Amino acid sequence: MKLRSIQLLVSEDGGIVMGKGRMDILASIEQTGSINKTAKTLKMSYKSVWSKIKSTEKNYGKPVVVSDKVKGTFLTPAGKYLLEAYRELNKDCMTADDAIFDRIFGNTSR
Amino acid sequence: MKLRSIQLLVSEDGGIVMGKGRMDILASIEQTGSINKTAKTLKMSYKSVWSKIKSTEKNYGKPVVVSDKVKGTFLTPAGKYLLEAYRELNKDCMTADDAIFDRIFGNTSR
DNA sequence: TACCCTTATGTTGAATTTAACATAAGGTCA
DNA sequence: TGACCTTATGTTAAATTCAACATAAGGGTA
Repeated sequence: MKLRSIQLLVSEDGGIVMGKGRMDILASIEQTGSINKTAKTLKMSYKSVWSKIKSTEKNYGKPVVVSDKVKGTFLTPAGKYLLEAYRELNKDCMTADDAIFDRIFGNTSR
Repeated sequence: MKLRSIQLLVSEDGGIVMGKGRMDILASIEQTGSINKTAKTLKMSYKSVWSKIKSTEKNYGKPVVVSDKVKGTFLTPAGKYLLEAYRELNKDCMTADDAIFDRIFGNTSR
């Protein structure tokens, strides 16, 4: 038995702002500068990647990417901040939760 | 923006053993001594409650309830342990994760 | 010009999950 | 006996999520 811990940043009405999947998307956009390449890298359709970004922007209240048909897509300062902040949140929560799990369920095997 | 943190106990192959919903089910069975009353209390169908219990038992590897058509349904020692252990895990993870969220996202409003 | 890159959406279909309905069987109680 | 409680499953329908397909438009490049 193991722990699966999930952290979602949500708006007041519950709309998802960030989760692990969207973190991967923003991280890939930061690296590739393209929604298209991101979709291929993550083996998702262009549309699903695009839709998740739009959903994040709607729930966050401001754009996280800026797009250009020629240059591609890049993170806005708000997008970079959100990515970095969530990365830290996710990492710290995983560490904390894993420690709690080990304490309570005494993980001898592994 | 707020944090939604989810903790799932899963088996090695990913089958859910415990989550918040199943915690509520086991807690209600402990109080009511009945799957039927639990279903009504939680506004779920009898079958969905029963199915989740069976799923938990399959993934956990041992029964968490013992049923009698007359007396009703009660938690086994393993079931009580699982409920108590998850309660503590859930509570501690929520506390820890909320603190991490507040530190990173500086929750001034609330 | 023709092909390929990019973003941007609509639409439709498929798959998966969830809920509802139906039925059966054992036992209690009036 | 009949109505009602309980557990226990199968089946079917609905709902919701996710993937696929189609199309459009701007621009670069050979």
